[in-house]
Amino acid sequence: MFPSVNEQMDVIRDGAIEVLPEDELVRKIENSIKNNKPLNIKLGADPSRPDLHIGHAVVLHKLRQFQDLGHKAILIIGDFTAMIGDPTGKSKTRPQLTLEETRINGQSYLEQATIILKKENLEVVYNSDWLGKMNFSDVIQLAARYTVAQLLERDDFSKRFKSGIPISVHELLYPLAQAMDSAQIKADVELGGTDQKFNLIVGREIQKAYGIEPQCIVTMPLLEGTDGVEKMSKSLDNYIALTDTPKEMFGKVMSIPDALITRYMRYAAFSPENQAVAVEKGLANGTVHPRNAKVETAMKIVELYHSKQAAEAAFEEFERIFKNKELPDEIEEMQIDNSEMGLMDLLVATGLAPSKKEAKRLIEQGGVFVDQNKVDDPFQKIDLKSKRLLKVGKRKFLYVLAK
RNA sequence: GGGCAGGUACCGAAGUGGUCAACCGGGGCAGACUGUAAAUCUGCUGGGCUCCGCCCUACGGAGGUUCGAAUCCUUCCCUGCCCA
Repeated sequence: MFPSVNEQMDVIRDGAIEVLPEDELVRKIENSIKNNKPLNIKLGADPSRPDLHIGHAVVLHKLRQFQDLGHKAILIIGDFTAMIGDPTGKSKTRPQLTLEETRINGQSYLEQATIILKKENLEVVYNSDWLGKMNFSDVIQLAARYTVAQLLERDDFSKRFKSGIPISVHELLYPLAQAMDSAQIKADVELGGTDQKFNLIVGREIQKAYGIEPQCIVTMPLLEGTDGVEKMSKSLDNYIALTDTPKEMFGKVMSIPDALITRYMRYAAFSPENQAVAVEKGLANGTVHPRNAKVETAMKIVELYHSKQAAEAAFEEFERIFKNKELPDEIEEMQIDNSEMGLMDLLVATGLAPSKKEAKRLIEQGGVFVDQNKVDDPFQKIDLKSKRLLKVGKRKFLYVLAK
C-alpha cells in the first residue's frame, strides 16, 4: 500500500531545506508501513490573509506529495490566532477579525489550497475548536512548559529584543499556541517554511510535555517575490496569486530578475532537479538565453494552474505587447458620461490615474497614448463621441466612449 | 512610580522659528535602452485650481506663543532604555 521507506524519504527530501530528525522520521514511516497506518501531516494556515500565492504553493506542494504517498494531510486553519491578530513586524495594528470573518477567509483559503491538494486524505480543522476553549489556567500550564530564554532564541524575537523593537507578550505565546495545535492533532510531521523552523521545534517540545510522540519537521524554502529580494507576500505586493489570470501570471514571472530563474524553476514550476541544473549551467556558460529560460518557466507555471493552451496564449500576447508593441487581444471598454473631456480628467475618471496630479505627471512624462499617439498636453480635449483607445504606461489599455 | 531618549510622507532617515510639501536612501511609477514587466541609465513621487503661478492639507493628538512653527511652550497618547 505504501511505497518503501527509501522511496518515501526521497520524495520527502526533494526540495526540502531540512528534514529533522531524519532517523526519527524513518522510524515513523517504518511503523506506518508495518501497521498500515498513515501519518498525520500538519500544515498550519493563516486565514488572516486568505489570498494564496505561489510562495504558499511550495509547502502545499510538499503536503500534496505526502498525500500522494498515502499519508493524511491535516490542514489547520488558524482562525483563533488570526482572530487575535498577529502584530508581528512593523505593520500597523492589524484590524482584529471576528471569528465569522476568519471562517469565511478559511473557506476561501481552503478553496485555493485544494487547487494543489487533493480532497482525499485531507482533513481540515479550525484551531479555535481547542484554543478557544482553553481557560487562563490552561494557558498558564502551557506557558509553564517553556522558558523565556527558549523563546528568545527565536531569531526575529532576539533581533527585535536587541534592537529595542517592542515584543508583546502575546506574540511570545504564538509559538506555544501553534505547538498546542500539534499536540491536539497528534501530528507526526509538520511542514512549514524555513521561517517556521522555530515554531515547528517548539511543537516537538510541547508534544513531549503532553506525553505525545514528537513530530518531525520538514522545512521548505521561502520563495522570493517578483522583486527578487523580499520573500513573496501580499503586503509587499510582489506575489503571484494562485488565482491570477494566465496573462498576469505569465507577465509577473517574466518580471522576476534573471538571477531567480532557476529558483522559480525548482520551487514554482516544480521542474525536475536535473533540468534546473542544466539551465543553471547553460545560463552560466551562455548557451541558454535567460529570456528563453524565463519564458519556459513562466509557461510551466501558468500551465500548472491553468492549462497548456492558456500558457501559450499568454506567451503570444506577451510577445505581441512587449516585443512587437502591439495591442492585447482583449481590451476593456468603458463608457463615460461626457462626450468630451480633458485628458487629465479622463484618466482620473477611468481610474487609470489615482489623482489629477498623478495623471498630469504621467502625461508630462510621455506615458500616455491616445489612439497610439503620444499626448503630452494634460489639458488636451479628447472627443469621446467615437471610441478612443487609451494607453497608460506599457501595460494599461482601455477603450473609452461617451454614453 | 522616577530618569533618559524618541514618535517626520509607503518604509528607513535628515531637518531644531521663515529660503519646508520637507535633503537623502529604499520602494513605487514613467521614460530611454534591451532580451522581458530582467539589468542599467534618467525623471517623477500629498491634493486641488483659472497650471510656468496660486490655494488647501500634512511632520503622534489637542491647545498656545509668534507677522510666521515640523522646529518654541503646555498637556495628553504611544515606544525603547535605565532605575525602583
